[in-house]
Amino acid sequence: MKIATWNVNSIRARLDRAVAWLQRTGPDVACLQELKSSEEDFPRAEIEALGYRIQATYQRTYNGVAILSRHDATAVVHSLDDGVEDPQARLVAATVDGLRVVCVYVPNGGVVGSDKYAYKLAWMGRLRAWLERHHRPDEPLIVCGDLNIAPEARDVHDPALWENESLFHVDSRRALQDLCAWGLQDALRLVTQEAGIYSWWDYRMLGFPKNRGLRIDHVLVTEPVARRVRGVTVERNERKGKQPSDHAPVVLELD
DNA sequence: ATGGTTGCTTAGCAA
Repeated sequence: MKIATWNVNSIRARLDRAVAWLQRTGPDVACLQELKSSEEDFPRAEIEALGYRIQATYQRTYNGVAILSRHDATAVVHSLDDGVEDPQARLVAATVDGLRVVCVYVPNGGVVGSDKYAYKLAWMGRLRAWLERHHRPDEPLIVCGDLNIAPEARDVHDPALWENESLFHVDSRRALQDLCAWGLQDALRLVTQEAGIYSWWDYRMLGFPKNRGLRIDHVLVTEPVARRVRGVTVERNERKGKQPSDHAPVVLELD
């Protein structure tokens, strides 16, 4: 079973590449972030034609996340469900083939110390509280998506340059550690200890050609899923060519 | 530190 996550940076701008990617990689479940599309403008027919069902939460211009699945998705939820007034579409969850899949787009955080940064840290806390309310770490569950946090120095091309940025700041990293402390493991680290594996490269400053990347897209798994992990791949080649997203897909293979 | 690129929406914001 293949479960993939990819920040597409606009589903309409990326439709041709997304269709080719779905056909080539063929995930059973694909979690997409940054759809940047209203429900009316979402290319539903093109994706359904490939054999995928679509569960999504939409927002015009910003955010938006989807779970595409070859099989039925049940118990679909579209928000953190905590009474906080929050119009940002950043979470969709569904159960597919007995696996609870939580697709998230964690806030970027802007500048450390800003209102956006406070929102990012609060959102991470809300996500952990949501897991505590609705799930247990002994369930087969994965949280995947654009977490907008690099866990460790080996996940950042130049850690000193990034330690004061929201993607690698100590408080972001602590928030990710707190989330994982609920009972989630970084699937990639179950299969490799290699440094320099990145999933995002800034469009600016020749970020990709110079390999100035960060690993901020993750698949986090509970113990019952960890036991089934066969492999985790970052599809770096998807960052190449014409009109790429600034993120590469991450693909989890389960027994 | 600055400047650099892409996408959405229409000059400026978000990433």
